[in-house]
Formats: sequence, structure tokens, C-alpha cells
Amino acid sequence: MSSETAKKPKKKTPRRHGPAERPGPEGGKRAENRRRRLRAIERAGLELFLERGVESVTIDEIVGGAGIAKGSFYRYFRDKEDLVEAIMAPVAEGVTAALAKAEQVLDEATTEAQQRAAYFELAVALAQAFIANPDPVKLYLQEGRGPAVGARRPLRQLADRVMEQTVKLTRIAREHGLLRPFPARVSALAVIGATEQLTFRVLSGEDLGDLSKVPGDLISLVMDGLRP
Amino acid sequence: MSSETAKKPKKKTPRRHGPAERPGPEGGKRAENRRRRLRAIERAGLELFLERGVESVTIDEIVGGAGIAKGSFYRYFRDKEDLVEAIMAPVAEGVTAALAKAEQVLDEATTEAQQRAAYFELAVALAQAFIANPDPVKLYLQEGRGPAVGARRPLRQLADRVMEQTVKLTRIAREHGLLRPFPARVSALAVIGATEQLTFRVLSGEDLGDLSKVPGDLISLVMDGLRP
DNA sequence: GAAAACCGTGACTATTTAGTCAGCATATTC
DNA sequence: GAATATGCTGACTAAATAGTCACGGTTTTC
Repeated sequence: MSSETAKKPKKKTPRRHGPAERPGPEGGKRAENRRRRLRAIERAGLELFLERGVESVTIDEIVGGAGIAKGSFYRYFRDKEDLVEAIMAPVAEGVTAALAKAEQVLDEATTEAQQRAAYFELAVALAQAFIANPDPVKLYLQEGRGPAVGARRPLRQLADRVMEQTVKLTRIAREHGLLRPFPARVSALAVIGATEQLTFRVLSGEDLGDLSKVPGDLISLVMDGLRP
Repeated sequence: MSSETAKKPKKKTPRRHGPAERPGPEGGKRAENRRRRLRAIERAGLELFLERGVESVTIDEIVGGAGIAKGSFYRYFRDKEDLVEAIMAPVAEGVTAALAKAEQVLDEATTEAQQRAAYFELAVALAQAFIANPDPVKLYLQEGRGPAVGARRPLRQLADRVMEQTVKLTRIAREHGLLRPFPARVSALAVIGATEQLTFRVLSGEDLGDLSKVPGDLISLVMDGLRP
């Protein structure tokens, strides 16, 4: 508070989310309680975020839903943004890793079969990440286009990372002659957009018929188009 | 109030947005002031919503941005949701009308040429609505997947209407043999998703190369796919 | 099992916020 | 241009909210 230029909440962020600085104990009772509480907070937060939107949910509601005291929230998370980041961490890591892996494999691939296999692997890895974390994925789809300020920042940042990585992959695929020569950004965004919209509506309970057919239909649609 | 039995702010909504019930005057100075103020509020609100998200913006910030007193806001709008609805009205009407018109024309079309013309007209009408209201469209794309509660309700409702109408059109097109036989909802959502994502990123200032080529590329991509 | 480290609690403070309204200002009417 | 209708203002209230912290309970350590 010495220097002026009064920013309200400033960006002081020495440490980030996590149970606390996880002082020292062992793999015993404390660690167990910690895990339980952490999960309770994440679970309650996620449920409320999906129902009412990240920005409208208050810390009081979250602690109420988790059945803990308010002070405990602040032992585990710095603020709401921190909680969102924690909720998204598994998805963010899974998706980022899958995209990075695909890029690396593609760079080293020499045959078209290898290339196709890389894309197939990518699709499988993404599908696994989605299926393992449907609610966080829905939150991402629901709020991921918001401005990168406040509690939604982690969501928007993930969306931007996904876009950039996908553009890279698209560029590689195009250079390998696997795609028609549209600008890579255009192809990538169209594919992301179609995939995300379909995923969002499925996760919203929209009736899309036989769900097991959707992924195949999407790929067929994207690769060969809608024209009969 | 252990759980939630009563509605917090209730849904009392006797009248809706507008300058007021526009008492009586004429086409003179008062009406002029009214219009100016209305536009100032909408402009300030829209700018803040895009920058920081609908739910995070306060009424005080809006009146500050518009340069008016707080009481005046409430003369023109019931609350923030009401303002959002007003901001989106031109787009909502344009899009809804275009989709309804296309449905009607398609129902009466007898030749394939007429059908194709109807889709072309639709594309033109939608493009016009987008170009005439880029900021509201961006707001819709940014927040339109949020839950249909609070100030974002009008945005989500518009998104749902767009989806339903597009599904209808897709179904008609498919029955006319213009599309491959994917489930109509799947095709429709894929097209909407690709279109909206591309539009959102264009409006976010993303570099997509020659912008005049994007619509054509999108159509080509959707109709004939990415495969070379 | 006693001391020490750690943790959870919820009342509390300082802010922020939505919404109101009495009084002054401006436009319209005659 | 006086009388009246309408509109704008901003201080005010009540409610909500983020974040803190002293205290008492729990777990670990020795």
C-alpha cells in the first residue's frame, strides 16, 4: 500500500490454489481431510457455476453448498478465480497434453498412415478427457468465451490455448496435404466451433439421437461436408 | 431457509423496458432527449458488458459511463436484464425474422432452385443483421451459452431460439434431399457452431486473413468438407 | 500423553450494490 | 409567460458481499 496508483484488488498473487502451502504432515488423517474438503468445495462450486454462472455465485453460497465455514474456503483458495482454475486443471492438462503430443508426433511422422494415426490418437485422448470430466468441460463451453478478466479468466485462457494449438495442428495437416487449402485459422475455428457446440448441447441434455453415432457423424461431416 | 423454498427477487415483471411508459408528448424536444439518453445507456452498457462480462458490470458503472444519474437508469430500464434485452432487440428481431421467412419460403418452394435461393436469402439477411450490429452480436456470442438466469437470460434464450429454428430449416433441407442424412440436430448444431465460432473470433479481432473470403470458405467447407 | 503444530469456525468489518424518492429543473400547454 | 406535467438528480437505505482473525478443537510429533 505504499506506492499509489490505487488498483482495487491489484494483481498481487504470490501463491496460488492448493490446500494451503501443504505444510508438512504425511499421508495420514490430515491429508485425507484436506482432500475431502477440497473436493467438497470444488464440487459445490462447480454445481453452482453451472447452474447460475461463475460471476453470479458468491463465496457464501459455495461454502454453504460445501457445508464448511467461510474461513475454510480461504485456506484452500485465494479467491473464486483460483477455484475455477483448480476445477479446470484436469481438463486443461489433459487437453493441453493431448494437443502437444499430437503436434510432436506429427512433426516426426513420415508416412500418411502415421499422420492419420496421430489425429486418431488425438481424438481418442480428447474424448477421454471429456468423458472423464463432463462438468468442467460444460463449464468451459458455457463460459469460455467471456472476457479474460475476473473469475472467468482461466476459462478464456484455456479457450485461447485450445485455439492456438488447433491452428498449429491444422497448419501441419494442411502442409501434409491432408486438408483443402483454406486458411488454417478458418478450418481450425470451424472444426472447433462445430465440435464444441455439439459437445455443449449434448452436455446440456439436448436430444441428439444415438449419442454413439455423433462423433462419427461429426468427423464425416467435417471431412466430407453436408452435400449429398 | 435451509434450502431454498422462496424465490429471492421474485419474477414480478408487470412492464418491460422502454423509455418509460412514454406518457404523452410529441415528436419534440422531450422525445429527442429520451432517445439520446436511451442510446447513451445502451452504448455504455454494451461497452462494459463486452469488456468485463454482463454479470460483473454494476448499474453504477453503467450510469457513470453514460454520464447520467442512477435514478435515470431506472426510468428507462427495470434492471440489467431489461437493458440486455433492449440491446439485443435489433439482432433478435432481425435473426428471428430472417429464419422465419426462410422457413415460410422453403415450405412453399417447389423447385430446387427456389430452395437454394431461400437459403441464399437467409445467409444474406443474417449477414446484414450481423454487420449492422456487430457489438450486440459479439455480446451474444460471448455470453449466449450462459445459464438462462439473471441478466444473461435474454442471451441464452436467443441462442436457444436460433438453434430450434435452424434445426427446422435443416430438417426441411434434408427432406428436400439437399443434405446428407445426418440427424438434423447434428447437422444444424455443427453449422451453427462453426459459423458462430468464426464470427466470434472475427469480432474479437483475430486475424483470419482476407475477411471477404471467410464466408465463402465457410460455406465451401460446410458443404464439401475438408478432405482434398 | 503432553506439547506443538495445524486447522476449522463463524462473527465481524469495511465495502459495494440495487433500488428509492424528495426536491429541483426542464419541457409542454394554454 | 404562467401554470402544469414530466424528467433528472444524487443522497440515502437496506441488503449483500469479500475477506479477516481470535478462538477452540484436532492431529501430529516426540
